[in-house]
Amino acid sequence: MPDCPPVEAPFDHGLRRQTVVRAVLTDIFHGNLRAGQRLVTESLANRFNVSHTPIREALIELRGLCVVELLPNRGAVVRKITAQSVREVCQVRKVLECEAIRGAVRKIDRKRVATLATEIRELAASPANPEAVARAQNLDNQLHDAIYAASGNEFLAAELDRLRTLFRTFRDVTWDLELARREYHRIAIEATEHLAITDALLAGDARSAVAAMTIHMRSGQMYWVQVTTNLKNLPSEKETIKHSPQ
Amino acid sequence: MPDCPPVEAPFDHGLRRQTVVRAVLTDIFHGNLRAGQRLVTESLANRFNVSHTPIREALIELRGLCVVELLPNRGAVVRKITAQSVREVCQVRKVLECEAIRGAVRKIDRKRVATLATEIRELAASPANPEAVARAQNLDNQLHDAIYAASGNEFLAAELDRLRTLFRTFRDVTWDLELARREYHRIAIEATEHLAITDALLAGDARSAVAAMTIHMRSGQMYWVQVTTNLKNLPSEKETIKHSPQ
DNA sequence: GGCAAACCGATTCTGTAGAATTACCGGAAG
DNA sequence: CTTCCGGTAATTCTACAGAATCGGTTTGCC
Repeated sequence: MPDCPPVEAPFDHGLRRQTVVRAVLTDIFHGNLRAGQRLVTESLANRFNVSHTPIREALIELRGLCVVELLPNRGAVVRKITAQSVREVCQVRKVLECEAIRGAVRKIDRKRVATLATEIRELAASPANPEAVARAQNLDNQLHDAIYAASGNEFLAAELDRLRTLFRTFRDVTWDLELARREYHRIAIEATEHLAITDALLAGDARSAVAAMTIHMRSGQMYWVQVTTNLKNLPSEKETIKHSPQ
Repeated sequence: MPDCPPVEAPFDHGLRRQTVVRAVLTDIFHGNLRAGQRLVTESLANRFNVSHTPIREALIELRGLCVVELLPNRGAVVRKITAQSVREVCQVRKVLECEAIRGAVRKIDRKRVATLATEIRELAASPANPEAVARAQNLDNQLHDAIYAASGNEFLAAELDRLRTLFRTFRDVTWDLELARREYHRIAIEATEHLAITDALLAGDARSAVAAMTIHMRSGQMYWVQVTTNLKNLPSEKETIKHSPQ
């Protein structure tokens, strides 16, 4: 195949939807899309250079993440993201993650946890820079994924897996803000929280594992709530669409 | 409303997807679609007499309910429904419903609860027949919906609202089995559980409300697990599709 | 004249149809 | 055993028709 790829390489066949989902999510959290704003399929279609089909499908998935509302025959509107709503998301996440870790204590692979703990310690000891943030994100992913997988509840794992897109986009946006501020303090804080979790897992202590996870969630909540202060999603009060009841 | 609902509601515009979702869900729970079976878009399309667009969209929604798995570029396969997986669903439901009622205790409209309690008592006192089953389903819907709405957590409410399709389809299939057996005992049992919940809500006692809800969930779980005995979704062991790792 | 209900048209969603593209799987050939 | 190839089906695109909603306008009535 001697021909070089053309100017445009949408190499995401079968992943278009996911791409759109993540892009829209990021846009919302960055404040580019404001609450109450209507998401017109056609605009999004040529914004992302794809056809209606994946856009429509992405909107359905976004509705599953509760960031947009789907009004029958009226399309999608962006839901409000406020400090309150972030707290609500975190509350749900908390009960799910705690349930997951409660089940994972007995089943999780200790060796894997020990490896992760070592890496977390290394990270905490290493210099704080943008590269460290990327490593922190990666370790966070791995730890939580390991817990989901070991929860012993496939439905719960699938549910958390689905919501993961939401959580991680949010988390990454939060880190973006920290990066912009050259603020790396959070790396150490998170490492401490993660180590409390790994310690409890290694000790096989369900009660303290749940406690550690609760602390981790509470900390993340405080952290995430900050994002909303940067969101100017309130000014368009009149743009709110009145929606028919149910 | 003197007219009885016609056999087919032709005016689905904007609701095709929902229709397909519910139909496939019912099929799975009735055992017409077996675990591991591939859901080919085109077959479903002419099975339901719709085009492939709403089918695909329905599959995405079904994936949100964790009853099918979506393999990129490979389509959808039915996930296993076993006694174990039902227990898993119920476990997740339990933590969510309990969280909802914990928040609802302080906010729920007492008058509404009192009305529901009266209706529940009337139902328990009325003769057990198919019509009573329909009323029981209706009251169950209303009570849980009221709790969701009063939970004070919109995200949680939206989440429960989304999963509702799953829960209710399952519940209805379960009732179908009871109806076929002329078994109405469960109506009284459920009424008792519901009254424990309404009493706790009226008393404003969060602790006992959560306890009552826990009992209700546990009872529902035992009840639902029975459905799996009627599902012959195990035989196709070899049909399992190996899926690429994320 | 003023108010309410009915009407209309623009916009956009929803669903259909068919074709082009791409990916995955399994078998055949080297 | 590896590599190539072809069939099947998913994914996406294009184009279009039907339907629902909204906002404004017109009509009819008091």
